[in-house]
This record gives sequence, structure tokens and C-alpha cells, in this order.
Amino acid sequence: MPELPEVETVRRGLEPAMSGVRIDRLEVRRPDLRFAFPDRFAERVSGRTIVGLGRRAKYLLADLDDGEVLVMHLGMSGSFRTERQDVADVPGHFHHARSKAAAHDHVVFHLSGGATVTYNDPRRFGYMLLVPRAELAEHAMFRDLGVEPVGNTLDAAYLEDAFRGRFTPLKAALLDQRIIAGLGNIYVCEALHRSGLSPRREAGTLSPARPRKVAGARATQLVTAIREVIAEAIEAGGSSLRDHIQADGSLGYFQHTFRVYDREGEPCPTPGCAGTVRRIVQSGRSTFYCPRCQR
DNA sequence: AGTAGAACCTGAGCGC
DNA sequence: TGCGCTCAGGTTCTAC
Repeated sequence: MPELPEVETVRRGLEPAMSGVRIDRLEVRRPDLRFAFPDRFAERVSGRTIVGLGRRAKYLLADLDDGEVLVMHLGMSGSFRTERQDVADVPGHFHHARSKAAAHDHVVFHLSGGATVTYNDPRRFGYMLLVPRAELAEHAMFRDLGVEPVGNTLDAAYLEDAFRGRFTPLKAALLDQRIIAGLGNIYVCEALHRSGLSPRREAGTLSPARPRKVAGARATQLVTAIREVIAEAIEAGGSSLRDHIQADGSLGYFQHTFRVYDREGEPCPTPGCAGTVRRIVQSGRSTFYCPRCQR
């Protein structure tokens, strides 16, 4: 489920409840998610204070006061929800009753002050790790990650370099976390549509044979589209947080309207384009695009 | 080396 | 109502 904007939205939603807060007890309700939990996981996390909550690509990073980082990945179906039981008598404050455990509630953070944060993940493609802060950058999960899509390091010249000589389709190249870290199936489709580039085009065709000082127009368009799509989605996530979090305390899903994703058969939303959104399968995954305006 | 496909797991939606 | 099939926002392992 979550791509970078969703993970960032989850981070922002959890931060007020978790940052600077002590974990009185970590409740681990099964032996594994995608991987087995770390040795003595519950014991090592219980009693720690969360110094700060960060994010890298699609990973959520909780800095603990003993120098370790609790690394959390939400896989396809992971989500968090926050609940607190100590605000019932605050006038005007929404009260989240402490609910019973739902199906697929795998990890519960019992926080000082009485709030809980629950990780739910039906498909269990998510996972949690404990990594010493100093070793994080060299950890197998992080060392090969590419640049963040919104940030100074992503620019057209970088993309041209990364794509040079590659025959793989643009769709696959953009999903490759070693080049840009954090994009997923939805936002790749959206960015390609906005930039007028076909998902089937060979990645190397965006790169001039030799590096140039001034990057080409197509790579520039693509970079602009990626940054816009991600920034807008994070903004939309922020809005949904403000509207939504108090109602049910759940984090991980928010409503979005996409221009092409999951819109097979609908008219292409590009102004003046009479095309129809088409669905194809590339390396086993759905791609939505307009064959008319995406070249 | 680089790329496609299967695998991991559960649930939702659809046609019959 | 129920069965069987396809599909799902991610990553990793295997096989050409």
C-alpha cells in the first residue's frame, strides 16, 4: 500500500504521539511479520524513549534513547492507529475508546501517558528491525538506496546518468529503489503521465550519449513531474491527517484522486488529449497510461 | 549484468 | 450464499 507520501503522512501523524515519549511496554503478538522479529525484540524496545521519528524512502525510523533505530516498513498493507484512553473528560476532545484488538494487530506500543499505537498488517509484508544508529547507512536495507524524490540530489543530470545505456522500460527504471528511493507503482504511473513519457520507452533514450552540461528537456520534465506528484501527495496526506486522524485514529490510508492510476478506459485527463487510459502489465505489475499523449 | 517472473500472505471484488 | 478466479500501493529470490 504505502509509497513515500503515505509513509511520510504516517510519520507526521505518529510524531505527536510518539516523539519524546517513553514506550512503557511493547506488545508483540506473533513471532514474525515478513521476517522474524529481532531477538528479544519486546524486551529491547520496552522502557526506551523515542528520541525522534524520521523517514528514509518508504522506511519509518524511530530513534531510541539507547542509540538503536527501530526500522519499520509497512509492506503492502501495513497501517498504524493511535488510541488514547485519558482524554475522555476533556471537553470537546474526541475520545478514542480503547478498542479490542482487531484482526492482524501484530504490534502494540503502550506509551507512557496511556496512549497506544497499534501496527496492523493483514498481508504481513511489512517488518521491523533494530539497527544501531551508526550502522544504519551501511545496513543492507539502506546502503543501495537511491536519492529521495523530493530533495536536492534528484535532478535531470542525475537521472540521465542513472538511465544511460539502460534498455529497461522507464516504468521499471523508476520503480528501481537504487535510483530513486520511495516511488511505487501509483506515483510512477502518475509522474510518467504528467511528463508525457511512455512507461514503455527505454530508460536510456532520455540520456544523451555523452553527459552534457545542460540536461535534456525530457529528463527535466520527468524530474519536475516526479517532484510535483510526490509533493502534492504529501500535501494531500497532510490535509487528510487534519480531517481524518481525530475521527478514527488510523494512519496509512488516505483518499486521493489519480489522473491515470486505476482509471482504465476513462478519457485521458490531459487537456486537449482525446486518448483513453489503458492498462498494461509490465514486469508483473499494472501500468496505467495514455498511449496518445505519452511518448 | 540486467531483466522477467515467481514467491511471500490475506482480503476484496467479480462472474457464475 | 458460495465458489473460484484475479487483483492489490512492496521487496527479494531465482532463473534465463
